[in-house]
Amino acid sequence: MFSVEKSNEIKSMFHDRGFKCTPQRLAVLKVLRDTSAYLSINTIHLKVKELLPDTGLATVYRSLETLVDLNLVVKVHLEDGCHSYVIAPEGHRHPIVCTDCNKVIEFAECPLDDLSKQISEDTGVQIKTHFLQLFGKCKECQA
Amino acid sequence: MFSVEKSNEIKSMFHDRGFKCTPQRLAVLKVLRDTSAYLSINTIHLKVKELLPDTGLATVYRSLETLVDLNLVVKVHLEDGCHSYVIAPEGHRHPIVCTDCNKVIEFAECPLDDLSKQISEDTGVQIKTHFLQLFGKCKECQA
DNA sequence: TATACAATTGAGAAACTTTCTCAATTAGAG
DNA sequence: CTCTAATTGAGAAAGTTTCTCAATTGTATA
Repeated sequence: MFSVEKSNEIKSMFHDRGFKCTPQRLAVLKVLRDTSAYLSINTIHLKVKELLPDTGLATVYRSLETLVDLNLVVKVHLEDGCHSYVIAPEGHRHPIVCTDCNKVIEFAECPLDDLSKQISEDTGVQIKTHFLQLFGKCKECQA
Repeated sequence: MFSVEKSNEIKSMFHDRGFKCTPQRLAVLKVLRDTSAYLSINTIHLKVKELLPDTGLATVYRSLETLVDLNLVVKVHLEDGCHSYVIAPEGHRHPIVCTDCNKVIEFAECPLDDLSKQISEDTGVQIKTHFLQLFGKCKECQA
């Protein structure tokens, strides 16, 4: 078996929600944890098959759905496409995506928490959530 | 012919880029201008066919691509899906999407212009663009 | 540790979305 | 009005996501 430690923390997160802790789900999680870049479904599938060769594509879709549901993974949009996934940041953060290498750098300050109330007052809209991504070129790719 | 005035302004925008000013493209533009909500391709196709019944789906895709290219229309992401379109806001604005009716309310202040420099210094990433959408419940849908 | 059950899986079919191809049409320049 | 290249409609093709179902497997309980 590949080396995703079935930490009790992860196990509990599954079990608390009635999900089973399967090798396929752990493999998908491991792949995303090991890269911290935005990965497409197909890339994830390829990398998962290196760990568990028989894993089907449908299972990757289903595992990602489960992991998103558990807030372990975030479904994101790239500028030119859709439906990539990245390991969920801790707390409320937003990603900076390198447009060259797809790597993700997080930044912690969220300017919207303060602004939301102001906007709610101005527009009358009850702001519930927001979606924010920055795009740029990371240090390495600038060289 | 339906009532999209072929304003010289619009005509020029097409011609300046070597695009033809076709009824289909104007119809797609009109549909988006008349709703100012996020519309899926299929909804756009249906509404365009009310104006030009023979319009094919592929033409809607191609027209939208052209309109996005001209910055007349913006391709956006909804929380649960992808690839909807909305008329482009003037200047640098961000949308607030009503999660009940999909209507778009814009807000003008962009908190990121100031923050971008700060983040660039902190992280070393050259910030180029950003993508921001707010989600909430509009006045009408709160009632 | 063994058993039973419900959740999960793999595989392929099906549904859905987007792009491509090509002959026919059409906008716009002259 | 004529000519030409861009555009269109239709359907095929490619690509993405979901569904179905029999077989398997994780885990609660004994």
